[in-house]
Amino acid sequence: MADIREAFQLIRSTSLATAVEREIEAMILNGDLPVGARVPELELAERFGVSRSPVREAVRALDAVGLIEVQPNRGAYVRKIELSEALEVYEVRAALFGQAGRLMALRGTAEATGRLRGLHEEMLAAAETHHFESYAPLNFAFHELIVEAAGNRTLAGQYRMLVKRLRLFRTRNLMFGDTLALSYREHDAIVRAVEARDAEAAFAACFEHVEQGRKRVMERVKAEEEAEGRPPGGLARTQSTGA
Amino acid sequence: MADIREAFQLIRSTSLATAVEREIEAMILNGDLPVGARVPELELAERFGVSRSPVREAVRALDAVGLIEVQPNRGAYVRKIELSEALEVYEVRAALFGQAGRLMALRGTAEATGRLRGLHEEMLAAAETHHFESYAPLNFAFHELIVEAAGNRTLAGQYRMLVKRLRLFRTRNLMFGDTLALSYREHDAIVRAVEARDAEAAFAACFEHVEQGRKRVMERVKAEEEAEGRPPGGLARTQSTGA
DNA sequence: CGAATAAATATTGTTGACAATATTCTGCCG
DNA sequence: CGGCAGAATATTGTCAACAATATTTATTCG
Repeated sequence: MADIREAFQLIRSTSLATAVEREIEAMILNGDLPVGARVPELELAERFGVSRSPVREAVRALDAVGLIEVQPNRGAYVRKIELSEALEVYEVRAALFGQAGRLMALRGTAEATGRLRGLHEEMLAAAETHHFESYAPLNFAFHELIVEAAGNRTLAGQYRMLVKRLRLFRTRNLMFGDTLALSYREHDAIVRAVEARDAEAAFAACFEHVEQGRKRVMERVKAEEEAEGRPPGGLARTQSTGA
Repeated sequence: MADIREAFQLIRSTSLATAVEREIEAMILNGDLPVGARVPELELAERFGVSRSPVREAVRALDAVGLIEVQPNRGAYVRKIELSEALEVYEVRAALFGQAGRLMALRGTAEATGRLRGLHEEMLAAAETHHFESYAPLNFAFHELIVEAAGNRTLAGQYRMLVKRLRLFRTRNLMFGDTLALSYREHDAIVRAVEARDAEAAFAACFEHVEQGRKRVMERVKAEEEAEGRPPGGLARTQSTGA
């Protein structure tokens, strides 16, 4: 556990604070620092072999990004995303991803559309066999490619930030049942619209794809809550599962 | 100039770093710290009557937000937005504002739509007389109302962040000539769509409104560059005006 | 035995000092 | 006179210590 300090000096091309920020972010996204967990300055500083100052700066930055919440005099905590906020994020993501699709249709290279088609066809087998483990990484690459091909770094940055935040939501958006097949069908509409260079269709298809994802999450959480015997309807406060 | 320290202790409900962050952000948006200017830690610390640590933390946060750029070992600078990035921001803003309009049409209160109509009618006189000074604040309120009425705090936060960033673009998006009348006409489409609770029309109207703004900025900068005798076409590097 | 209070502990907030790096100034040489 | 080298200066990066606040533990009283 002590060689984290070594891996650390390598990253340190910029400043300590930046390296610490990257490291803490990785710990959060890895689940090493679970959602809602306290982020103790001293402990992290010791683990990285630095003083508290860089850690504090990193925490501030992660707070601005929305991955950490600092409570004055009470410490920093890995932010917990409730259902209501997750739904909000989906709404923003839909708009952003829609625009990404639109821009890719408008100005994406032929090579990019080719790669998109290729990825899409790779996913067919996984979708038909409902094999989540092979579908997920391709799915990620599919979305990433569109956001990248849109040629708007600001858009890409915002989109990725939202995706990161979504990982702080308690429900892993695991795809289950026919979800893979549905997702694949939606991708199909996207690929066709982009290939046809139909900007509005691409927008609609991308927007709708995220929107469907939002609805699936909503349905799923509702189902979970009912399974736990809670009365459906109303935004039930999901009780904290602790740190 | 010493009473900035007093106004400071009042804001200090949270932590010093947060207060410093707010203050520096205000200085940037006010133009007190001009675009491209250096952000000297020690000087700011002394002016606020604190040590450098809170300033450093604030700078980190503002870097994450995109208002400041820190160069390792070389200091922090107020970020300069070039034309290309401004256009990117407009594209993201279009998507976000479109979604805001859509959501307001879907779930905005009747009271909110009423206020929107009221604001809109207030703007008529200013638009007809091309009176920018009275149009601008109403215009801001108009946009703000839509973003607020959308009922999505994440969306509102992202949108406002983009608006702030846009202020780091050299060209104040001053409206000139018939711009006010054009803007007013676009607003009209928005108000009608929201009143009709037509989500898709509201989306289109809001999206298009920002898109038109983007085109106006593009045209304007191109005109400026030609006026300065530069060859049109190509993203001419606008030479730094210094700090 | 439980609740309220007070001491003890731990953690965050802030500071000033030192180290490392960049920038500016000065004087020398071509 | 101009450019380069090195010293002097200024600024950022990092740290460890102190202060302030929150949390936990111990204690006393009802």
